This record gives sequence, structure tokens and C-alpha cells, in this order.
Amino acid sequence: MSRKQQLHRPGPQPGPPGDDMGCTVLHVDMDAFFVSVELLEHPDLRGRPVVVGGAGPRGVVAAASYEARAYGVHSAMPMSRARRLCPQAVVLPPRHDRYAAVSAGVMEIFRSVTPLVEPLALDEAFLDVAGALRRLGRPARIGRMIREQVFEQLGITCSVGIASTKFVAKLASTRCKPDGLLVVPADGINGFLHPLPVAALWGVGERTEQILKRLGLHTVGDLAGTPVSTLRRELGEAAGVHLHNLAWGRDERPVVAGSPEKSIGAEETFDHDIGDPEIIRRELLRLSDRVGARLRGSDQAGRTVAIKLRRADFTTITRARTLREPTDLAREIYATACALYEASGLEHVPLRLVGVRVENLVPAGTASWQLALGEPETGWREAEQAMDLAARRFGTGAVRPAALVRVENECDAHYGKERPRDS
DNA sequence: TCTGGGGTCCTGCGGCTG
DNA sequence: TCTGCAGCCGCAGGACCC
Repeated sequence: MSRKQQLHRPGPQPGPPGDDMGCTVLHVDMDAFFVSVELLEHPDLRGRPVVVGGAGPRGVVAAASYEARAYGVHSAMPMSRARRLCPQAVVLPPRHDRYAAVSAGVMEIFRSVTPLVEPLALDEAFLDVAGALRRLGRPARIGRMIREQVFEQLGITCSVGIASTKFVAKLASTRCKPDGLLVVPADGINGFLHPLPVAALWGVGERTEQILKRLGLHTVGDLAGTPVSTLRRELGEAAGVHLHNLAWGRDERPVVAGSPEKSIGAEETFDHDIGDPEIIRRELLRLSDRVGARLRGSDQAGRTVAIKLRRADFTTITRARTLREPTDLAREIYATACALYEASGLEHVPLRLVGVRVENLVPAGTASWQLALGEPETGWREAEQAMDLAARRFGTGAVRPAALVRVENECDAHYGKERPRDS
């Protein structure tokens, strides 16, 4: 359960759907998605508290069944705390490949309704059904049909919010969870929104909530009644205007199918803080390898390489460098990441996390590959593409940089855990 | 209580350039 | 040639989302 969902514990199920005229935006959200997928293969666990998440000393909850939520367990909670709250919970490790496969089936059902599907995550999406009304009937009927199809074809339940804007549709689906459907009529938006706590708004996290509470603003209605100039002063130009609009139900953002990725990255939290620069560099190599493979797999390249370093006290720094030409080569990403790490001044500081990200993405076809002076024309790109082919044929990890193979056992001692299989 | 991993977006600042 | 200014871009940090 996300923080937002905690704000909307399933209250009494809403009554019959309201007037859905003009409500052509649907937000469909799978109920406890990761857990639901696991229960398909472990039906014996139905009705029991189940938690999906990392079991290591620094693991957190990725998803919790409603039975586990009754004990106060929710997503993003440290696993150690979840175990204390609910010692009888069954803890399962996340299997993202499996969730992605089920998610593909869900999205396929959505796209059979309308091409205007905007996925937000594996387990939720916005649908604009304006073009499907003549063929399939009114929005509420379409929502019911989607819920039936998802359950019949995939065996999991979902909740559907229906409104005239994305933001209200999303709040509606959260409000009717689990396994529900709620229509917020166009003329009932303010009545629906204004009693909600400010933290229910999209874009109000812990920090913003504190600022709003300091101003005496507790509900969305309080926010709506506050001059926008006050909100701009306290929250900044964009956030102030945005939240004021949301508080009045104004949200002009259309449903957009297939928006391109802006960045691709990978990061790793160590089980124990690591201050040895050699081990950090190896981790940068492993992460660069992953990022490069994902870039090539999606036919993209990026111009900016960024690293993230988190100290033991959780303070985090980022460093970035923009290259002359876009790259999808792990070797180049790694070289830049190492240079940034060395320049960071944190070379001997114990770190709990390192990350590598490539930003400013462009389609690989439009990138001009600039050869370094003296670099052979057939070289690293071909070598890494060959590694990609081997990985597809023999599985990820079949081929990897020698530096990673050589030190694997040595690293295990530092990580204190099984190495990920994708390096 | 002690905080994962994948992202997006915004803000502020400084350097560069016309 | 120097200065001031505006606009753009890169960078860093932080808030937020699922």
C-alpha cells in the first residue's frame, strides 16, 4: 500500500456508480498487485498475511496483502519493522519478470478497449474511453467489463476510478479499493475532493504536507480556499499553481499513450556500508553493464551519465557529466562513472548505495557514434552487442566483464548476500 | 523505525554566449 | 574592448510517485 493508499483505507464501499456522463477517463489499479500474482502460484496462501519484498537486512516491503495491511504493514516499510508488526506473515522475494509478464496481459486487455492507454506503473494505467463509447457503451459499463475481463483472464482483481480528469479518476480508484468501481460525476468533483486530507493530492508528500499543516491547511477544501499567491510563495511557482488547480478539480493533462523514457538507471544498496574504492568501482562496472545492456535492448543511447552515492548517514549526492555524443556502451558509461566517483571526494567514505543512470536519451538510430581518435571501427560496440546476443541465448550473466567474474567470490564477503544473477 | 529500486519533475545556481 | 543583461544549458539537490 502506498502512502496515498494509506490515506484512503477502504471505507464503506461506495453505493451505485454516479452519473458517468462526460467521465471518459478511467484509472485502473490492480489490487496488491505483486501479492496477487504470487497468490496465483501459491493459492494455499490466500487469506493469510503475505508480504513481497527484500529479505536482507535493508530490505523493504514492495507489496502487502490486505491481511498483512490489517497489522499496519504497508509498502516502503522496512522489512524488519514489517516482521515485528506481523511475525506470522509469509515473506516472498519479488519476481519482477513474472509481474511484468502479468502486467503485459493486463495492458493488452486495456488496449482492446482503447488505444489511449497511459501506463503509470506495472499495475496501473489511465484509459481515455471517449472513442469507445459508441462501440462498448457508457464509461461505467466499460469499467465493469474491464474488471470482469482482468479477473476471468488473469485471476486477479482490480479497482476502477472513473471521472472527467486523470487526477480525480486516480483518487476515485484509490477510494474504492479493493475490488471496486467508483464514478465521480463532473458536477460532484468538489464535494468529493474537499473533505479529503491534503496529502491525498498528487504531489503532496511528507514535506509539502508539513508546510501545508504549518499554514493551517488540513483538507483539500482548505487548500482550495487559500489564495494561489500564498501557495506559490510557500511551495514554489509550479507546485503552488498546480496544487491550487487540483484542489478545484482542474487537471487539463490528457491521457497520452506511449510517452518515451527520459532516463535509464540501476542502483544497489549494500547489506553493509562499503568504503573500499576498488569494490565501489566494481559495483559501478556491474551497474554500467546493466544500464548499457538495457539501453541497447531498447535501442536508445544517452548523452548524460550520472552517478548517485549515498553515505552511511543517508545523505545522498549526485554527480553528472554530459558527453559530446550519446552512448549506449557500458565501457564508456563506466569510465565516466569512475571519473565522477573519483572527483566526488567520497573515495574512502563508507557508502550504503551506489547508482548509475544515463539521461538525455535519444533513439539509437539518431545517435552519431563518434569514434575516439585511433579507436578501431569494429570494437567495443560490436563486443557488447555480442554479449547481448549471448545473454539472450544463454541467459543473463552468461557473459560479463572479466573484472566481475574474477572478484565475484571476493565481493560476496563484502555484500554478505547472494550476488544478483543479472551481472 | 530506519529507510529498495525504478523513475519524473522542479528549483536554484553558475557558466557561457550573443 | 568592456560591461550589463537575457536566455539557455548543465549540474546538483530534493520532493515525489509506484
